[in-house]
Amino acid sequence: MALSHAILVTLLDRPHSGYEISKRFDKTVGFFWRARKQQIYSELHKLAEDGLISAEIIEQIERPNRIVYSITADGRKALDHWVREPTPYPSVKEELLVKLFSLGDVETAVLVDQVGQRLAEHRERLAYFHALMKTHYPKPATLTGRKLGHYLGLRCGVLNEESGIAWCTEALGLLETRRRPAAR
Amino acid sequence: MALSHAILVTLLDRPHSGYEISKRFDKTVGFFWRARKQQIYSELHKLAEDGLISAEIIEQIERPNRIVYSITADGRKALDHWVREPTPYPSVKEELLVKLFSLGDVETAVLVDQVGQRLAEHRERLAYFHALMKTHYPKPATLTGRKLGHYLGLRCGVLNEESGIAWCTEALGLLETRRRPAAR
DNA sequence: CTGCTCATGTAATCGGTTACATGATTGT
DNA sequence: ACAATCATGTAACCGATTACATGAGCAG
Repeated sequence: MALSHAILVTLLDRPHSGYEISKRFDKTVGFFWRARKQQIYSELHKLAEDGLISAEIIEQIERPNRIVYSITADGRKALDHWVREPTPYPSVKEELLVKLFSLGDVETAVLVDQVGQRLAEHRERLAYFHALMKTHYPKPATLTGRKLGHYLGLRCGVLNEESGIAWCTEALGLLETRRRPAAR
Repeated sequence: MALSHAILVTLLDRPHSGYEISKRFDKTVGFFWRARKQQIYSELHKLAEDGLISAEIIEQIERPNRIVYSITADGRKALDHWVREPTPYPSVKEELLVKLFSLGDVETAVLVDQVGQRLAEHRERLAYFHALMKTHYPKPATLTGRKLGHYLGLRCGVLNEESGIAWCTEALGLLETRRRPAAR
């Protein structure tokens, strides 16, 4: 019961088609709320049924027709209500840490590889976030409204990746010393 | 397809009943892999059916009987195989950041409250993690095997909470200046 | 007498993923 | 020729949550 809200929030900006929302989720919102296109389409149907969004079919020549959705007054009300509700602590599902619990029964080298792989992913994401920062938010102190919200999301991403990099580095250090117990 | 692995990893340590696993998930593993007891019980049935764990009924007087599960050789093989597979980047579901996207359409004070609440949660968790650190892992440099894995999990928790606190503090700072645009 | 701990489950539902389907246009 | 982009969906399945069920013993 929350992808619907991610969609409503996106529609605050301007009306979108399902396809556009799906594309947008691959960038901005998608970094802290991933969704498949199928789920977006089905969620849009539900939201339209509940009257939280309205649909308008845009006929196109030599292109499939688009269905553009806008948030309704009811949708805004529902969103406002949701924002005021207590926010659950994000449900964590960290496979990598579960894997580390098998240390001692699985070859350490395998775990070292896994952590190394994660480190590379963190670095890649961080670089991407930094690039977005530079092009979109050069002066964060001047931001207001929705733009500030987007900036804070990105900033959270940056801090999380940095923290992830710090952890991976530390973990690799400890694991390496275990791999060669008495090197020399 | 991963709660099963969290259970298998737990059984590496020693045999557990469903109830014990459920309790244990509330502490250690549960910080990066939460699961309801119902799900644990049904997962245990599946694992036993697949022969990855074996069940033994312990009859108890004046207490409900316990079913204690142990990991089998097949279970160890399956676990080893899973650990070697590429680890997907954790699926993020951060409602708080989605809520921040509504900045400009929802009262800023509401968002300030939400971030403040999250900050308190981060601090609480960090304090708990620090306490666990002190009592269980006073000398991390000497840890080996499974113990090291557990330590690294906790360490990841500490870093994440610290990063969360840093973000909340920054966010509150930026939000506060917006709330009173020209204080003075 | 209220609520907690021990101990295991069923049933319904919801949210999310994977696979499958269609079909024209544009770029390499 | 082949892949990618635009554009929308259905169906099957899996994983997770919520509600409901049972029942004894013990502490406040």
